[in-house]
Amino acid sequence: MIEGSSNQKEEDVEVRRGPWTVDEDLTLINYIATHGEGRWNSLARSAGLKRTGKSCRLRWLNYLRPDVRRGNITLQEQLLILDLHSRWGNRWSKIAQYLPGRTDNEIKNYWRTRVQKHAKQLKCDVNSKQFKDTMRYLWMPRLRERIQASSSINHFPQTPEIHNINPATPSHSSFGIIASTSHSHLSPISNFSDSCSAHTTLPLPHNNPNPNPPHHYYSQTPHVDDQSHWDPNNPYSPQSAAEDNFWNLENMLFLHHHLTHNM
DNA sequence: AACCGAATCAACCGCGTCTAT
DNA sequence: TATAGACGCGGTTGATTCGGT
Repeated sequence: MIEGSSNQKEEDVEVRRGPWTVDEDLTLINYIATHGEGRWNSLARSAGLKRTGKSCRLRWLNYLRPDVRRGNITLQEQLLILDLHSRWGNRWSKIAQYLPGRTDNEIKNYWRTRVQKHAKQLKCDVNSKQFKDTMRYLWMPRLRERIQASSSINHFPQTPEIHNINPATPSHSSFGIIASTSHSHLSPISNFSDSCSAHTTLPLPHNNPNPNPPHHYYSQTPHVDDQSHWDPNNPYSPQSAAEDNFWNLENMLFLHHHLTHNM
């Protein structure tokens, strides 16, 4: 699909929109490998891509970047998203900093398709105090229980160990986040009783590339729910659909019961 | 097998902020 | 200091896939 731009200057150059082709991806990957990223508009021109700089940036950050992590959102990640969203709201890029390999777009999509959907099913406004309390006092503790239960059986993909906290990140001090060297079976998020307090431990924002990047996207682009494509040796593969899916009937009934009887 | 609504997610858009001149 | 262009974020859209009938 090719459209002209409204901008007179850009009308001279046709601008491609819509899905990226393999050739375009390779062009972008090769160009960035040689010249680095940034200056997206000039990068798009220099690389010979008939795309806007914005489009190139988005494609790189959300899909082509070697450290981008694909596949199901794990229970730990779900918990982290709920926790961070309760603090910061729709600050997707900020939240994404604490989920290595996940993009703001992916987290935003997760929130809209899963969390908002279930808020709707529970007949709650996602921004209502009722729903926020439900998340904080019911959803998140329940998630922690499930994480604890499954961590005693399985080895989930781990978020990076925390050795220090970047002092340059103002949010750390403002929320009293403490450093931890423990693995993240449960430690990134405090106990239920702490969920309202300031003593929550968060993993580092991922300003450094993932040391164990997933396979290149060309060999790893199954639909996220298609478990048959996942390599059992791939550390990023979900353990199982059942474990990964917190939003099952049992939990929905549990939440609905508490919403209708206790709130 | 075919249809259709729901769910998912890649990509686009608008706008505010940042940066260079 | 003013201005233009670049950048990045959050919201939205639309194509594709999934799942139920």
